[in-house]
Amino acid sequence: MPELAEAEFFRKRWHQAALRSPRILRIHTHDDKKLFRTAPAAALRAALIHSSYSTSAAAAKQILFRFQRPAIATAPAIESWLGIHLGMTGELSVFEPRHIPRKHDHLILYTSTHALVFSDPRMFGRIQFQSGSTAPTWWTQIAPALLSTAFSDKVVAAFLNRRARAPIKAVLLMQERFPGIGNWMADEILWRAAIHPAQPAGTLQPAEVKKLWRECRAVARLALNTIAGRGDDLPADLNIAIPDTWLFNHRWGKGGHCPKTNKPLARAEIGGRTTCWSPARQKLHA
DNA sequence: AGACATGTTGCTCA
DNA sequence: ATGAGCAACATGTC
Repeated sequence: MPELAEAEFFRKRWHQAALRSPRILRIHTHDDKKLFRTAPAAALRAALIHSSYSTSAAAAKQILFRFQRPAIATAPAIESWLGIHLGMTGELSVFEPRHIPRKHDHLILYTSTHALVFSDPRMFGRIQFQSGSTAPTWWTQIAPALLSTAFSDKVVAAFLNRRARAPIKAVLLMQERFPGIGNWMADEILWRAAIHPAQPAGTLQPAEVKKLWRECRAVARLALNTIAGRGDDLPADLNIAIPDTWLFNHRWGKGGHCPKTNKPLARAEIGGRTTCWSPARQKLHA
């Protein structure tokens, strides 16, 4: 499920509930599962219990939740950084405080009013955890956001030149330069930019590079507003508000039609991932 | 039954 | 050394 905007959607969902009652009263973890490979569950529990939620943020496909616990007679103050990557099937949800852990509920933070649940059947997700006042590197080392000024057309052009022989679709999936772009966003961007997904990155014309850069930002902005909502608003469900004028609603099954040309869409594996494009408007060139 | 899945990583080979 | 391609990860659904 989760790319840039879905990560923000899920962050908001936990955030709204955690604001209601910030204090963590009880914690459930699936200690031995793969998700905790980089964050020992016992240490996480010890630091988070009786901590209170403070703030959160999403960047790329990574979500950060911060907690703090003031000093008491028997223990010093502690600041905690909880990072969640949703992998392919991860989800953050909110249930009533008596929620009973289900098979794939790997981390549950219980407050007086809610159960904050991280579930992930395929376990391609990841839980990161660090205590202390300095931000962890798994958070600070995320590439500059698509909507930041550091993500410039020049930076994109230089990156495309280094990856000159790879299909542009594969290049868009590289998180080191396109943080948060996943399979459907990459297809959406290429479709809007009218660039064939198999076009080698180094063969894009300067005008195409600029278009691609613009559409990266446009799709990021639209996806965030539509999927994660504006301001305090949080859509009731993931992806319900996506209009049929996007490729998104037509790309999944076979037999879809391009909402711009009304011609049939094509599907093939490009860059190791199932790719959907509109042959009528995305053509390979020398 | 078999194909397929909105992601990342670690390995091979050029 | 750097870049490209691909299997592997673990489970559910169509």
